[in-house]
Amino acid sequence: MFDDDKGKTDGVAQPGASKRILRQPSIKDIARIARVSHPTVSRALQNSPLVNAKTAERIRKIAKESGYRASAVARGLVTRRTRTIGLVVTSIADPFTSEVVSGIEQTANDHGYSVYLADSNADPRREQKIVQAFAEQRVDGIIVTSSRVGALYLPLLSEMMVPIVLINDQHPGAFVHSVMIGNVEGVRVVAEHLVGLGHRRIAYIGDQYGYQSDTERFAGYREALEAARIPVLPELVVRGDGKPEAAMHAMDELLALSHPPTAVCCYNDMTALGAMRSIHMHGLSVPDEISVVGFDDLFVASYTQPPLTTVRQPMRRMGQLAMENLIKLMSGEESVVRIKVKPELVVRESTARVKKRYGKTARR
Amino acid sequence: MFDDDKGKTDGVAQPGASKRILRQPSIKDIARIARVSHPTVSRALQNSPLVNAKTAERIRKIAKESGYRASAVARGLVTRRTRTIGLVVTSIADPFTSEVVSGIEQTANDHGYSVYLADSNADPRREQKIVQAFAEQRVDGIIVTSSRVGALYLPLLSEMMVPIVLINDQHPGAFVHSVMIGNVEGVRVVAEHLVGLGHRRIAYIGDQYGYQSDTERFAGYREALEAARIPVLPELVVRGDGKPEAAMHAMDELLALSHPPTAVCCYNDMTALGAMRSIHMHGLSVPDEISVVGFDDLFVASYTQPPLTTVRQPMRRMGQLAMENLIKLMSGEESVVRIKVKPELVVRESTARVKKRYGKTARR
DNA sequence: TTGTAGGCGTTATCAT
DNA sequence: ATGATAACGCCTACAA
Repeated sequence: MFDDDKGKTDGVAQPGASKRILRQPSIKDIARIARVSHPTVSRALQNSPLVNAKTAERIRKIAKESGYRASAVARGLVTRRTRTIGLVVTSIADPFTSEVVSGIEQTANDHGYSVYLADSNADPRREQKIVQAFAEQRVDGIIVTSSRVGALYLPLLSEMMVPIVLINDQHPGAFVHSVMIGNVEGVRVVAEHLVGLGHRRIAYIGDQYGYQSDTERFAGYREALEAARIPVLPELVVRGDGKPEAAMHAMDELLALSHPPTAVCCYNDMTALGAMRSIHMHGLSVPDEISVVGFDDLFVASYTQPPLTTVRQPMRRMGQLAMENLIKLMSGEESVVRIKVKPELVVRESTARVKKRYGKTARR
Repeated sequence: MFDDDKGKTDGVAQPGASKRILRQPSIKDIARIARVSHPTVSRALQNSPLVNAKTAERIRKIAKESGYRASAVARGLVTRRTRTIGLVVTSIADPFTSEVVSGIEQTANDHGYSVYLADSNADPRREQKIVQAFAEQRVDGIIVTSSRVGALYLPLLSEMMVPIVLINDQHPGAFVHSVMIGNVEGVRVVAEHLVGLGHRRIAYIGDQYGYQSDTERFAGYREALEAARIPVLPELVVRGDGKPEAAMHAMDELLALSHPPTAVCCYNDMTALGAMRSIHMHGLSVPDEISVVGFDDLFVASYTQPPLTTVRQPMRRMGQLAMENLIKLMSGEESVVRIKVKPELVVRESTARVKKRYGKTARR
């Protein structure tokens, strides 16, 4: 079957047919069965008006019955467009990332794009390999989410001559197109919320890798405190790594202070998770003794005990925006360079008015 | 540049070179510059021993300098293998799924495979489109994780003549190759744990869609109870949807009973999250008044308050196993048909010995 | 050790 | 409205 003895065997892959089928039907197989040339088949399948309605119908029927699927790889070779994008993430298992990816994938799919997913694990060498693979696959565009080592390979990307969109770029300025959240504003608002509840000893648990997002969030924290004329005390600024484990230790430090904070501003929700765990392990209560706020509004933020006050980052939406932007760029349109998304304060139950008893040592 | 005026312009895409480059260099461009034929370039780049060491070195140098990347699409067309796999998930934002995907992606990458990710959102029509896209991309293999509507499109998949591996197949028997967890055993063990703590009124919050995994987990619950001669009471068996929200309502029902349970066995960790939330909202305490157990051991299980006793499902490992299995199948080897992974009980702090006071109404 | 020729399955460009 | 023919970029014979 599918050999070249013209017309002799019209045997085409029928569902459940012979086991001896060697390959999927090609456009020529369909053409032979329909007794037309293969360009005609091509036209019919693309609903070109240039082909007789009746023959077109017949061709489509045959194609369907034989389970014919045009090869995207052959098409890609001639059209020089694969309708494929590459997506680089630092960790797909991270809840933030997976939400973003969900938004990207949905949008891509809706527009007929397939997406290659690659997880760098924040390993530069792996990122190199990924980019190389994307180049070889001839992707039409690339999205990179919160790369930690972006600067290392971004020059490489520029060689590929395909548009790139970054999400939560950690190296602003290096690239043009990006989607990002208002980090400064977000933390400022949530810190103001704490100040408004009477807190004066407000700690910040940041990230130790010096990311742009951490720098910005810390700036928001600082702004809110300075606006309230509260000094930013070095002993109240500690560092985790954006994950619960390290945040626990950071919180332990804070609680070992002679005057522990009455509230804690966390770099993200994962950090808040660890902070709350530490607080509970010290037999203290959230928010009665210490208020805690996060950033991201991950799914779990609604289900911690108590539910977490945090800053919502519209993750799926950001993925969608990045993809929509990339689609524009891929079709040659120039597009918005830098999309900044507004954060939103979500007040739940991990924050409360500061207790008098505890608050007496504030300000120093 | 890259036009056909032989040898006249050796201009190849140098990083940062002219903006007028129209396309990436092809193997012929490299051949022309190196003054060899393109098959020789091909051989050199594949480290074939058939090419003179010196020329090979020269070719590789030129290829590198011009940023040449062999086109996987052209190669795929001639070799009929794309070194690409398709991955269908029902929801990438689900923490369970994203862990599994992480394992798959890592393994695929290590073996030189690229992965297409597609999220069906549990929508049958979308799944159809996904499979069609995978067929057109000529993927070498497919992995499907916990499909809800698997039966609908699996026949379609079989037309594609590529190997398929299912993870946590919800339609056992329909397909050959799968990786799954020991559901019955897992829940039996965790339910026995509850029985061992003196619990007699043990509820089960299941899943309403009649998945195989729910059926099996319920069977484990039943086995443990029957072994302890505890009747399975219908009013203690309720249904959520595998997510916290619905589980809250299910737990509400349970708490409205005249004799509420002293322990709750949940279909998964997400369900447990909702159950605990409901319990807390009723002013009750876990585990003092009610013990709660989950299934999966998601990342968050360690950071709930109290930390959740659960059954560990080695998610990344399962993804890895599925991918390794698929790789074998793709290279023509026959492979293990059904891989069953052992669950592991993880005892944390959401379970405790039943209180006398509360326990007096047990057994009825 | 290297080069020539052919073909993979499409779409695009011409004719007719 | 349709067909013949030529790419697309690579690999694999086979020839030299």
